[in-house]
Amino acid sequence: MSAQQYRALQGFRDILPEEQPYWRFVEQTAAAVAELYGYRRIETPILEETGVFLKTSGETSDVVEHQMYTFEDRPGKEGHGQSLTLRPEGTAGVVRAYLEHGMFKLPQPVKLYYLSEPMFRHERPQAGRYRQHHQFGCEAIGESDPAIDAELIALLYQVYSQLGLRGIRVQLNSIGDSNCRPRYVEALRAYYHPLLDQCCYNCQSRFQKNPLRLLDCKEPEDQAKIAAAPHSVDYLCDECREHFERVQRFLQLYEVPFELNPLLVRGLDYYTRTVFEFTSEMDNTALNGGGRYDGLAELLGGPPTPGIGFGMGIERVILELKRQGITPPLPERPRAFVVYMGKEPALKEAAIRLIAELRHAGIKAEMSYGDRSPKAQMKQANTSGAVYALIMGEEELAKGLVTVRSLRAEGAEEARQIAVPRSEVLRYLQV
RNA sequence: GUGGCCGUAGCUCAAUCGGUAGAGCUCUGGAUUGUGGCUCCAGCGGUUGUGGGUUCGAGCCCCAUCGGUCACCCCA
Repeated sequence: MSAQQYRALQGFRDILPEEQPYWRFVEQTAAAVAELYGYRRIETPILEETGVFLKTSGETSDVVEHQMYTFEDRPGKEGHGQSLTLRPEGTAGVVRAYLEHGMFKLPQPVKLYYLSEPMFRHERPQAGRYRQHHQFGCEAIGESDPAIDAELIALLYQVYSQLGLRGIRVQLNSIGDSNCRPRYVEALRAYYHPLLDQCCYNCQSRFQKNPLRLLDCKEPEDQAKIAAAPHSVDYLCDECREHFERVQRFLQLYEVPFELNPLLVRGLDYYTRTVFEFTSEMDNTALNGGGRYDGLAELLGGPPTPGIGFGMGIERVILELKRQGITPPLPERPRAFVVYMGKEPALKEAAIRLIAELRHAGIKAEMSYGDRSPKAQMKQANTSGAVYALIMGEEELAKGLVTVRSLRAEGAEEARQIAVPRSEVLRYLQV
């Protein structure tokens, strides 16, 4: 009777050592570009009070309605636990932290980024979609200048460029603000009202709950209706229109190629004005999404505070890197592999003393364990990718030498190895 | 939540009309006793995802279930 063999949960996965170069590549590139643009790193808890997401994303959003990992905490003194949620997105938590720590007293805007932060959504997994995924994100809080909108999009574009990705489409739209959006929503409703009984089931409920999402419908029979539907950009108030025009102007200065997509709306309720999404040319899954959220801080109980941000899916970017055949820098290989030839304890001790010295000097070194045969140790030295095998045997030990054998060199057998005085080994490897 | 395809060794896969499970890679050891890569040999490793059913007999057929994968929905 054997114990149950456990597996990772559905939609959750291990990121194994072989995958790590991709992760380091994306993380280092993203962090470097974010710092270049003046963003500073922040980390917020994975767990928040449910209200943080409920109030901001919107009760009728898909994320809140179907996808949140929500549970009751252990009971406190009052006998019941509060409702907690594993964060499904990054913005709400960062804005909560901004308010909680009084960052509105700092020079505005406060520019923050987070890196490889896990997010949780209970969905059916598929390519580039997991129940736990990781995001790189930036938030610029406290400033409504369209220069910030352009900067943020330019930052993203630079990250993709530096990763070597090609064929990234930048889609842009403006969905207005609390002044003009109601007018647009009314126009959209008026347009859809007579068509409603020909619409799909989902659209009927969108009409009631979240009319903007009518434009998101993928049903073939509704596409003609969408094509003729009014566009939010045609209903912007003067302030929003000017904001949007300046975002586009500044993006040109940043030399970011973009396309306007009047049908681009986003799944979370907190967005205002600028919304954007970057997609791969190969398919239309979003690599990142974001937008302005000028009303979000108030929803979290803070003062009116403008803000804009994005979240980028690391898994999706890595998927795209692989599709485009881009390989990340490989990790450093060992410089030396210490081989001990013989069973005498003194030999092994001398080998450990040598490898300790190498490592203390910052030289990446490996050895084999379990007192394998010399041949087996040499095989492992070769497999390890080490540049040199440092061979210690009774003879070397007696003479105070180490045989340094090059594992990479071509050419004559005699030229491949050389006896180096024990005291010189470190200097020899550092050259 | 809905649908398609798929589950055989750690990995990639094979097994004729149902006939009682095999290969490559990896790993470990060896090929005259202190030297890797190439080659050769050997070994380790599977109650064929799980549970039922049909059958003399099931990896193969049927049902259920779990999981993987892809797509829809939605999104990063």
